[in-house]
Amino acid sequence: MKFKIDYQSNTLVDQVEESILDYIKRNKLVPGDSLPNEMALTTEIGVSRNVLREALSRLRMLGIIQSRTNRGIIIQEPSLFTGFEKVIEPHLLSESTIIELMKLRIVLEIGLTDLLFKHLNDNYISELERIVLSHEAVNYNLTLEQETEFHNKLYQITGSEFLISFQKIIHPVFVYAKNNYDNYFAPTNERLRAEKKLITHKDLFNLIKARDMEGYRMAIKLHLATYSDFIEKKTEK
Amino acid sequence: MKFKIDYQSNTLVDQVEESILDYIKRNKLVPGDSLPNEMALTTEIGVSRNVLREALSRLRMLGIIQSRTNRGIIIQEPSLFTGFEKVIEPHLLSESTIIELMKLRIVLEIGLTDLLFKHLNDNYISELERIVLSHEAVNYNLTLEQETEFHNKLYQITGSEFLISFQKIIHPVFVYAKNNYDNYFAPTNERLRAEKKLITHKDLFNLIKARDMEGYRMAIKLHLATYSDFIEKKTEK
DNA sequence: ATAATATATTTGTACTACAAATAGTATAAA
DNA sequence: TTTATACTATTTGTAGTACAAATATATTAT
Repeated sequence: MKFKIDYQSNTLVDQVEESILDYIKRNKLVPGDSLPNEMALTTEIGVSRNVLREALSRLRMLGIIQSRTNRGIIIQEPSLFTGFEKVIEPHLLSESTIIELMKLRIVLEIGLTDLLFKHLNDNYISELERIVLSHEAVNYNLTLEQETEFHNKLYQITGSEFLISFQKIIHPVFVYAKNNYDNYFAPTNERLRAEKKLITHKDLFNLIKARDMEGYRMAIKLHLATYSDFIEKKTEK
Repeated sequence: MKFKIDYQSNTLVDQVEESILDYIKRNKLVPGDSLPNEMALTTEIGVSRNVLREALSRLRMLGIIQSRTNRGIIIQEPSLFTGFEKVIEPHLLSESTIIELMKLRIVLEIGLTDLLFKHLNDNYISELERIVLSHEAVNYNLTLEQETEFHNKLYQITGSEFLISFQKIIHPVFVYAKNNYDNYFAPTNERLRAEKKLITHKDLFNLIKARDMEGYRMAIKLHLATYSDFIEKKTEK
């Protein structure tokens, strides 16, 4: 099956990129299969090698293809998050995007409860305990690193590779948020503390240790109230 | 601040791409700011225009920059999922990747429960009812489209733009899974039916209508048992 | 002051050229 | 015959030149 061009697309490079992706899909190519070499592709598609290579360069970046001298172009399994990762630069993101990422994190972190308790074992519990105790020893207000260390461990326990990657990738956004929106976060924390509803990592840990899944689910929701409140305040306008 | 090159990277294009991304980050550029034009960049970085343009082409694809004749290169807010979307082609993905995506979907769909009930209103309920009734009228086994229609609506109700996009993007993987792994799914469904634990969309709907959040949470978990069982079977080996 | 025109700049595309890597082939040596 | 070595051809990676198309800016005309 040949290469088709959709002339709607913006530039030639866009068209060629789309055409090659389409070719891979229609021919159901799988990792290990190869694409025609650059010369063949230029004549086949009818563009300059320059344009072709820009399109190939994009696919190479995404990990869909791999090129090697005198071997040609080989399809490979892309890693799903490369593109996503490159794009997560907090300064480039609007507030609404950051809010959407917060929503996503809340959903994930509540949703991973089942997986967390499923994979939980005594080893993990003692690792969590170590983290909680070491932080408790220091201070009332946790540093960002401490905050992160605890939550990372939760993701790790789920054993889901994607959850772990995802968390790692969006982490800088939360660092940024902490630095930029703390004037929003602080009052919420004050209020929760006053109402005795502030859920600390220690509280979460105790529920985990007691294997109280439903209790944990309630608690993690409250623990993330800082973000929910922020979302609320920002979106009610 | 100038452009730095990490000579570790694979090709020159990789180095230039990294260098430009790094430049954007270090200088805290925001959407609307502009990059030096191509000529300036080539001399600054010390590569041919060809190589430079391959790197720029990648960033353009990700939506990080936008180029216009006689205006130069302008930073813009990328859409977070463009890269991810291009890479979701089921034939290119290994089974373990598909399993990871299933895990992610289960976590998301359980996790969105709170958001779902928060945004729930009578309108949504009647929309869901319409869907459920129309499907019930037809047959016992739902088509893929019907399956999708119901779940899409759940995502829509959450009002989270990212959840909706994410669901749309990974959907083809589940179509693919349905077609390829139905020999795994069918027995699970049979078993659940025999044990009277099969949760239909109607069951889910009734819980939603009754605003029984905790009941729903249990139920959606069971409803997704087809996937959990598949994951279990595949990973125990 | 406004409209029309001209000019300069910048990106988009094409083409040529050659270096570097490497798969495949031919040759030499055991 | 087998193995090691050298050679050849192919293919990607990089550089450079050229020009068309778009458009911002400057200039001129009304």
